[in-house]
Amino acid sequence: MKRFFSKKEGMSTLAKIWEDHLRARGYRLTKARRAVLETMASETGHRTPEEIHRQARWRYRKLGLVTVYRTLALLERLNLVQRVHQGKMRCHSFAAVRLEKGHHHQLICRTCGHVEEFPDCALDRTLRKLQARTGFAIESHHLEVVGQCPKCQ
Amino acid sequence: MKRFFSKKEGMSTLAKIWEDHLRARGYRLTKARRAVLETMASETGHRTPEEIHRQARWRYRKLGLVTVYRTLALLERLNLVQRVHQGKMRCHSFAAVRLEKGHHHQLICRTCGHVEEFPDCALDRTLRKLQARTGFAIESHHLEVVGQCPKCQ
DNA sequence: TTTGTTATTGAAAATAGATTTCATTTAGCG
DNA sequence: CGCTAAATGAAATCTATTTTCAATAACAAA
Repeated sequence: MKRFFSKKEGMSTLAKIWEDHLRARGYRLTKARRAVLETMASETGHRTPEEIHRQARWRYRKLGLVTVYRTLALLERLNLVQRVHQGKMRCHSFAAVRLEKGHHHQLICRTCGHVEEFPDCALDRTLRKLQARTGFAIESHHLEVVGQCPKCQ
Repeated sequence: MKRFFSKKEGMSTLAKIWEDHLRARGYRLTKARRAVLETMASETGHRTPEEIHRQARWRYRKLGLVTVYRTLALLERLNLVQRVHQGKMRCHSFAAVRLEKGHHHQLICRTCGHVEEFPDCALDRTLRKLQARTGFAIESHHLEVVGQCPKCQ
């Protein structure tokens, strides 16, 4: 996972911007929040609340897991952080997908939750190259696109 | 969600193939399993175990949710069904992703769980077209590629 | 600085989703 | 039919997430 700023450099520019954002909206800047903010701002990539908690405790030992959940919810409301998936497992059938020529993916509205399916994502060539380069035997892929639907804009 | 076969048509070809698959491996074909099999084979698209249960009960009223979980696990072991995500929420920061030129995605080994990151998924053009066609203001996307890593093959 | 107000916190309780246990049922065989 | 082991449903358990609540600490005003 790529790190933008080493721990020694302290807070990233991004985390500073977020702090201003919170202050401007009247939220208090606590040690707990700073720890989560800086942790979230320091890496791309998805992490579970537990992983975030483990990382953020290097910045503030007393941080509780509950506060991580709450801070993530706050950052999500402010559109600074996004939940890439909910806490529910989801299944689909390989074969049913293969029966269609070019399968479908999901376009999800972040505001109203409306889901639109769209076909053929034109990834085949990219995936073939990826397979050649990494040696993985690629079996399936899953693409989720998030945005705002026309009604909610 | 597209349906391949109407309910009146009864069992789909795909479901029949799956039944043979189970029989060949010595698994028993119960009403409960048939109901889940036919339900999974009848649609593409991700569903939660609860949704699958609700749908499958139209085929077999007495079906329990636990059996849905168990049957999905079985179908997964036989590589007929795939879990597109686990029961844990995952978050990432929009802004951190935007700071990088071309962001990273994940290549996951279904057997050992090894995760490899890869850059730039060449989706930009597709997404621009999608935005134009649907009117969605696209904000982010998330791509997960599943396969078997070289060691596990 | 010190003080007072109130948002925020952590711990524990409550809830929800997924898995395991176990007594009962039933598919598939003779 | 009957037998037997595999499969089921209900309840118990486990794990992830959310809510509750008394204690704490941020920060505005003195």
